[in-house]
Amino acid sequence: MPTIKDVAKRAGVSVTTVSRVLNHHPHVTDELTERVLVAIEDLNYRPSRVAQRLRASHSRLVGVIFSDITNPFYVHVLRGIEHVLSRGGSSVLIGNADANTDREASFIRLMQTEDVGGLIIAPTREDSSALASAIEQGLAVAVVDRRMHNIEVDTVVVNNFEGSLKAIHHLIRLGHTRIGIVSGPLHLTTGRERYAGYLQAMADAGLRVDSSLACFGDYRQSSGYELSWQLISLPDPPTAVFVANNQMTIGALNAIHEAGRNIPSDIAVIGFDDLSWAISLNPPLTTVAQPAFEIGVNAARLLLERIANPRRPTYTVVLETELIVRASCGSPVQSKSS
Amino acid sequence: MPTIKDVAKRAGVSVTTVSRVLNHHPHVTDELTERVLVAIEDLNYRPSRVAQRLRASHSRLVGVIFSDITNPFYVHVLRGIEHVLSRGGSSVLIGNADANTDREASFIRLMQTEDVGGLIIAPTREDSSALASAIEQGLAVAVVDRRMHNIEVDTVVVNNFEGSLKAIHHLIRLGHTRIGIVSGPLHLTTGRERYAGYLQAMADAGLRVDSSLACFGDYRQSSGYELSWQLISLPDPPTAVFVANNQMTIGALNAIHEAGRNIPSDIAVIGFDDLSWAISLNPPLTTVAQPAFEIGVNAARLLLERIANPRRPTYTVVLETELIVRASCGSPVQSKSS
DNA sequence: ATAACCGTTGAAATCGTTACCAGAGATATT
DNA sequence: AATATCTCTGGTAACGATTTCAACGGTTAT
Repeated sequence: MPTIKDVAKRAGVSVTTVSRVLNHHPHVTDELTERVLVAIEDLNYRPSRVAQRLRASHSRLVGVIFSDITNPFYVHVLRGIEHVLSRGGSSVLIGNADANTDREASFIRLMQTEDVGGLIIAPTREDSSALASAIEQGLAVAVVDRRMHNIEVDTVVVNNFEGSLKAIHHLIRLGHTRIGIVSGPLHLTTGRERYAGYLQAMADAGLRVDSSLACFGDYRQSSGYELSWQLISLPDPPTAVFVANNQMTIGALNAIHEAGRNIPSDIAVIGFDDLSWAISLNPPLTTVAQPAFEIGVNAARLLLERIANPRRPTYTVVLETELIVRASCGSPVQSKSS
Repeated sequence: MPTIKDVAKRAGVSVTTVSRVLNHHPHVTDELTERVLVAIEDLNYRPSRVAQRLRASHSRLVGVIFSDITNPFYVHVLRGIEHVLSRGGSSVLIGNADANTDREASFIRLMQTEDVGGLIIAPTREDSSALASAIEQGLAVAVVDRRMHNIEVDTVVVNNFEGSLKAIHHLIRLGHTRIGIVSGPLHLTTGRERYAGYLQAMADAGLRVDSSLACFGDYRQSSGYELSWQLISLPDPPTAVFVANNQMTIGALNAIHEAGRNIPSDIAVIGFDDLSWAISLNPPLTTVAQPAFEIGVNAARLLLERIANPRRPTYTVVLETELIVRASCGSPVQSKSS
């Protein structure tokens, strides 16, 4: 591949001049600019981003670390990130932590050695020391999906509490009183907030929460499956269940079908996170949708701002969820218990 | 961040020696090795991959370009790739071409300026000149999912023809004779091969193919939706439909439910690509599954081999599909037409 | 005793850029 | 007319690593 030297030689100028036209510096005559441009075209030259990254102050590379790239929610966040970043000419280096804190730490490390200009991360825990020290060392970071504990950092989340509240209120409005929840883990803010929304909504309606109806998974499909089986096997099973993320919802649906229960007449189902195929289910799934793409867009913007101005105070952007009513909760039903 | 110089100073050796222990070179005494290791530990030093990439022959970075990262199939391929690559200490730079050839070309360009050691790509067209010239320039490339035309390159695909054949044979065995297909575009090898399997299976059974039952989409959800509406609106609609990829299957399901048709009694559905939620559908979806993870694993291995030995002849790995029979095609039905 | 060789180390060149500094003209200011 | 300022250009030193080359001391072979 041709280098800046080759271009300089062909244009009959110094490498400095080539670098100047490349970076749109002032004080270079039209004639030389033209000659350089022609040489660049002739040689089909593009500057090496590796060399630029080593020398220049900007990096034009951002790292993205997700706990599970298999989750379509994160893929849409990624698209939002990429949408903003590609306009700025940045590339995206991706890491899949697989919900493993050690892997996450080693990816953070990797991102630093790759000299990323910034990092967008959905952390596996809310007190990651690896992340804290990276920020301490001056790495620009934006956190998505989950909040951190004791770490000041730009953050983009949704109003999980409100979303959960909307879901349960919807169920209650339809007449349900025995409402189960397949919650996320309580060590994550999303898990706690969504669970809190459930409790609040029940309390608002003066409904007692039966502790056997609340179970806690790890956001994976398999735990949604197992916990749902557990719920529907109860002597007095819930008439409705709220599942706190998309993957667990898949598992829940699987269990319910396997048990031969009908949705929504035997049990109503409402999920968190919308999915492209939620509308193709039978019956179509009622969900609390998160604006995944916008989460990505906002995170990328926040990150760009912080890179431009590292001393800026930190922001937390909270986006709203949307209750999408389809058919999986049915029409208003009669309460079965007293 | 500390550099190799800081380590050298602290260990009281030259940077050359530090570099030697970093790269496990022979001929460095245990004592110096130990001193360097201690200094590295003390400073918490990690070599800059950017500097390494600029100077060294190896890059430890591979690019991955997909036409649609939103498609879970590609995400699983990506996981397979990452599984192999992370063991080799390589990072993954990702690009989402969005089925756009221009975007694809500019990503290929980007990968070259980022000095990737190799590229894994699911091309948008089978005669990409951008890809051809990149290979010409010595870039190590592995193609996945689709075959290239007139370009010798390592390739990993599945036996699409056979997979399609199995799907249609299954339908025929169940008694169907009016079988529709929502095919992919014929300008892609996957589209052509899967369509050819359909034609062959029909011919094998001595069935006439009604041209109004074959329609051609672009692998996106929306075209699956529209074309399926078209099929079921026919005066004499098919009793079974084969949908040639996962996203179009989502659209098809949506259309069929919207039309109030029952699966499988009104219309049997069989899809291509398995999905984590296929089992959670009602009824669970019968599909032709591709070994997505293994496709990624094989592509990464092929790429690593080629990087190690650029003059090696090109390989094409063809993996087999698996027919996963669930309930969306029902039990054997009586043929409705003569 | 001298030559040849081996193991061990460091100095310096290099990768492809950008940034700093200096210098040459041209123009403006005193 | 002398000086200051401004525009334009190029030489050269970084950035942080690897690689080549030479040198040094110690063994071994002749």
